[in-house]
Amino acid sequence: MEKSSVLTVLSALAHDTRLDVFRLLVRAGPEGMTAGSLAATLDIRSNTLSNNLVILSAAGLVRSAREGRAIRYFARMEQMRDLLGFLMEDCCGGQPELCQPVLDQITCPC
Amino acid sequence: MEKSSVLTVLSALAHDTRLDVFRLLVRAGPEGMTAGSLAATLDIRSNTLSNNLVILSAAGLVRSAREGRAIRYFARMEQMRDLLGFLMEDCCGGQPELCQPVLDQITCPC
DNA sequence: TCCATATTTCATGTATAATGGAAATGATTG
DNA sequence: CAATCATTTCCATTATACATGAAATATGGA
Repeated sequence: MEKSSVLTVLSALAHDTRLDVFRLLVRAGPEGMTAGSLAATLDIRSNTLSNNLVILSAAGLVRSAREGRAIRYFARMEQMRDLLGFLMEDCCGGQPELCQPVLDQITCPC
Repeated sequence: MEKSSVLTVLSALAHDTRLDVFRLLVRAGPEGMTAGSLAATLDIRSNTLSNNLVILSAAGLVRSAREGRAIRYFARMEQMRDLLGFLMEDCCGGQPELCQPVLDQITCPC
């Protein structure tokens, strides 16, 4: 993962509402949630949520699929996994072999 | 880990220079680096670095120890581990037992 | 004590991001 | 095709974060 992508992902998550949205989608799992139910659950205006969903999408943290009139959002766990990989890499004074086996385990069945 | 702490940590890392500083300290391992060598390595002014070190310290991502005239900084891997734990928790539609064994592996010998 | 070195603190101008009202788009229903 | 619902886009205001110059603090050495 490139550093610029990492910064985009971290900036996207470093926001009160967006962190809530992302975690809600993580909890929702493969079912995801529509923009409307996200807004209702978190009690935020639709346009504010929309702006934040754009930012999460641009960061690759969520994906969306139209479903009739609504649009359903899903967390992209791969992106999270790649972020964790970047943050942990080259750990421990240039001896990645100490951490690599651990990083290899960071996968999620989602 | 509390959500407010998570936001503080993410905000601290979501910054070009601070991400460089943190990763440099991660690579440096237990030896750490002085503020001066960090500034020289990254080619940034001392007061700019200092401001950023304050932010990283407040987020619990680094710790420091005076060493003569210099001050030596170290990455706090525990904080990173806790962050990862928070981001992954309650994964997969409220079935944490799917991810918990994975999270339990996220430890670093640093 | 006086000076040099290392780092931090303060104050400030500027750039960037966040919110929310209003309007626009896209999709379904009658 | 009009009406309605879900969501997004546009825009203006406000708030926040950033880098920097200058000054202050702390340590070690002459």
